[in-house]
Amino acid sequence: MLDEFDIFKDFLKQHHLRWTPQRKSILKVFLEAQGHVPIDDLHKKIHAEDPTIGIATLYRTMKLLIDAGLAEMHTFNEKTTYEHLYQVRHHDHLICKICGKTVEFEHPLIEKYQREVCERHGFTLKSHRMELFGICNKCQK
Amino acid sequence: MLDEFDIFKDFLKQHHLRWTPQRKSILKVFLEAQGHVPIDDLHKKIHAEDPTIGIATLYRTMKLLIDAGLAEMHTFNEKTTYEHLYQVRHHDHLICKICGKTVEFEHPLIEKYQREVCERHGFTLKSHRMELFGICNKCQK
DNA sequence: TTCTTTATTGATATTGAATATCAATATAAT
DNA sequence: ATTATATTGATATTCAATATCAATAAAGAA
Repeated sequence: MLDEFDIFKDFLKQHHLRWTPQRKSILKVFLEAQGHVPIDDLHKKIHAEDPTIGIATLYRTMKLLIDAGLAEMHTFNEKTTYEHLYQVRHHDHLICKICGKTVEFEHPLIEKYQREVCERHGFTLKSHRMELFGICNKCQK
Repeated sequence: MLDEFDIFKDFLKQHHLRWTPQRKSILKVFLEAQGHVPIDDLHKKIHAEDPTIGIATLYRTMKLLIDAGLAEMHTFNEKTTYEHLYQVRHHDHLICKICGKTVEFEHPLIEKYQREVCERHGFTLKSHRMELFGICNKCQK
C-alpha cells in the first residue's frame, strides 16, 4: 500500500518536480496535524521542525499537496484551513455559526442525488462542497 | 407584498440605521443586475448611476443587504460575487470547472436529508452551501 | 564522479480585496 | 431649528497570498 510520501513522490516525478527535504518536512508535519489546520499552525510546527523553511515554501507546498490529492483547502468563516485527504473517508461538514465547532458527516443518499442532478444537466461530477451552517447544542442554551 | 426596498428600509429602521440615497442607488443597481454579480461589475454600474459613490460604501451596503437577507455572497474560484436572494427560490449551484458556467438547481430530498443530518447531531440548521463541481457538456468535447 | 540543466529555496517586495480611519455631511427624531 | 448620531468619500491600512530573483540544490547525462 502506497503511503502519502510515495504518492507525493510519484506526483512530483510525473510533473518533473523535485523531492526536497523541505517538501518532506512539510508533508510530515501536515500528516501529524489533526483535522482542519490553519496555515499559521502549520507554519509554527514547521518552524519547530526546521526554522529555515520560509512561509512561501509552505504555501507552495500546500498547493502541490492539493494538486496531488493529499489535501483539501477549506474556508469557513473567512479562515483558510487545510485538511488531510488521502485514506480518509469522504465527508462533508456541519459548522456551528457561533462557536465554530465542526462535525464531519457523510450521507450516501445525498451523494446519490448529487450525481443525479449532475447527469440531468450533462455535467460530469468531479467534486463537491457541502457545508451546513447551524447552531450546536451548547450554543443554543 | 413588500418589495426589496421596503424590506431594506424596515431592516435599517429596526437597526437604527438610515435610508440614504447611496443605499437606494446600490440596491437599485443590484436588483437590476443578473445572476452572480462581482463587486467590480456593481462598482461600474453604480458609477454610471452616481459617480460620487465610493467603493467603501458599496462594500458596506452589500454587507447590509446580506444581513437584511436580500443578498448572498459566493466565492467560486477565488472570485467573490453577490446574488439576489429575496423572492428567489432557494437553489444550489453546479459549476463547470473549465468554463465557469453555473447551473442553479434545487433538490427537495437533498434538503430533507440535510435537515436530518443536523438533527442527528443536535444542530439547528440555519443555512447551507452546496456546490457541485464538474465538467459541462461543451467542455467535454 | 562531474557536468549540465532546470527546479527550488528563502527573503522580501508586491498585490489586491476588503476594512479602518476620520473629518465633513446628512438623516431622523425631538 | 436643534441635537445626536449615522453616513459618506477619500484614502490609509491590513493581511493573506503571490511574485520576484539571485543563490542553491536535485536529478539525469556523460
